[in-house]
Amino acid sequence: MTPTIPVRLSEFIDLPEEDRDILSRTLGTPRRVPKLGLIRQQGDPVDHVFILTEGWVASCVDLRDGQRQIVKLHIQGDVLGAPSMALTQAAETLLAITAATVRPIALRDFARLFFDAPRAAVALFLSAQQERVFLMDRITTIGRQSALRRLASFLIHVQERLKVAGMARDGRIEWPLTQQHLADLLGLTSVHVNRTLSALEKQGLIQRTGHGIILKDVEALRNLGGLPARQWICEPEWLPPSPRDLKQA
Amino acid sequence: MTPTIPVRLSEFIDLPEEDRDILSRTLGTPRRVPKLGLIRQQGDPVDHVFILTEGWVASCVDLRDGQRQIVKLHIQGDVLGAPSMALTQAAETLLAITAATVRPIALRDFARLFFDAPRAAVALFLSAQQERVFLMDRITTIGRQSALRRLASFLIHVQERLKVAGMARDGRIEWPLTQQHLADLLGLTSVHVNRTLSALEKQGLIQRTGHGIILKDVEALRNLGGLPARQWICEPEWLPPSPRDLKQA
DNA sequence: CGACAAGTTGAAAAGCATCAAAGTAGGTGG
DNA sequence: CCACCTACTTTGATGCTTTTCAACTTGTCG
Repeated sequence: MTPTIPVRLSEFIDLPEEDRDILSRTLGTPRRVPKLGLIRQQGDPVDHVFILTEGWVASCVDLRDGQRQIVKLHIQGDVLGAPSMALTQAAETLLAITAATVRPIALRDFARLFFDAPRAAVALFLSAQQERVFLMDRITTIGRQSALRRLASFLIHVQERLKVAGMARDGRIEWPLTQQHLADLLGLTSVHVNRTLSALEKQGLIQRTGHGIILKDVEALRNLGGLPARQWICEPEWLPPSPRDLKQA
Repeated sequence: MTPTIPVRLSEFIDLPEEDRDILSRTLGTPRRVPKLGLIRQQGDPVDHVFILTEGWVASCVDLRDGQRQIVKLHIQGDVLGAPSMALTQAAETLLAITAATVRPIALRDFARLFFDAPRAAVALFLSAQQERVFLMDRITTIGRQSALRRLASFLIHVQERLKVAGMARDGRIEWPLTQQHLADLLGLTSVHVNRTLSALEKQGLIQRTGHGIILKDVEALRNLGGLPARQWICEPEWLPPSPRDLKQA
């Protein structure tokens, strides 16, 4: 039986059973983190990365003057803390927005994947590149767009990621983010996020419910955001075929 | 003789001679690009990444309304275009700011590195994580800091990267960037960049020369930027030792 | 020398931040 | 079950940073 991998890595390429085995053996015991708990703080030594198996987590960069920017919002299946692998001290604070569960991976085990499970290594590499695209798109919206457009871009982005993770149907998004979180994600103040959400709602593009948002007009939101739609690769032909595929052929 | 690798990959770990050989064989023939030439455009098919061996290149994301954000400034030794490996269409336009030389790597050859040269693969992975940290820091400054602080952060960043590439002595930076480039990098207008540079100069933090900038007070600029100094790893102990090291021991 | 790109400066307007206060919901203990 | 507390949302008034528009200056290269 193929073990279930909590990492959303088969998004790009299918992994041979052997790689899945190796990958699942690198996973440490699950660690539960309460709401608002810190998984790791900026400046901490880096000896693990984490797989998020449950809950929502924010990667934050804190400035010396006390301001905070959320650089990435993580959901189920994401790899947490990888950027800091290149550093001696963690670059980001991993803050649990909801109660969450993570499975640590010791860096020593992580590194071994590159020697023992090259296909998994490719998948991890591609996942890192995908994260770079997310960051690039975020820089673009924060640097060059109005609050209204930033919010539209972000809502579209979250909706698409939740869809991939199997956590969203149609345009309905259930989420735990406060308007302060949105502000920290988009480089705004919570007051202005509030006014901007109201504006989007008055224009009929979204509808706010108790703890969620319904995207009433996804196309209009996408146009407002102005970013090109990103189409991710799947089993690219530049990758040598998986052993599994060879058997079938 | 160890072939010279134009990739700045030994920044984190030393590569065995075998990996260097394999790596250098993946490099295609150098391609010269004139100033303002496009190496690859947003939306193009993705079948290569590039190593920048000479000149300065900007990775740009273009919005539907014609606005442009430069998400990364590349110098000698950088890998260009890797984020788009996860996409069917390139996410970024690679724009030569100066005349430049790149060496293409076919994705098929690039992928083989993960099977034939795992240590090189680790180095590439770490380089991608470093790029993520750069992007995260940029998001933070654009999202949460004034024009003055953004500029300070960026000057510090460029100076440090040039130092690693062996292209800067003391605080003197020779660069080809126009104020419009700076504006597109920092999410500002060229007019405001101009005023902000003047302000930095009046405060004695920088001095503008013909085609360069002298950082008169690096510490003050760093404090103004407010980002923690990033210390990159070197031969991390979580990585199995290189064959070369084993021989010495 | 002339043309075109880049840098500089001023004035006015826009967008967002800031400050302050009131309203709402969810959770806890008595 | 209610009262209270706390955290979050909402709204208004004001001010500041940055943009926008426009003109002018400087520098560069044929």
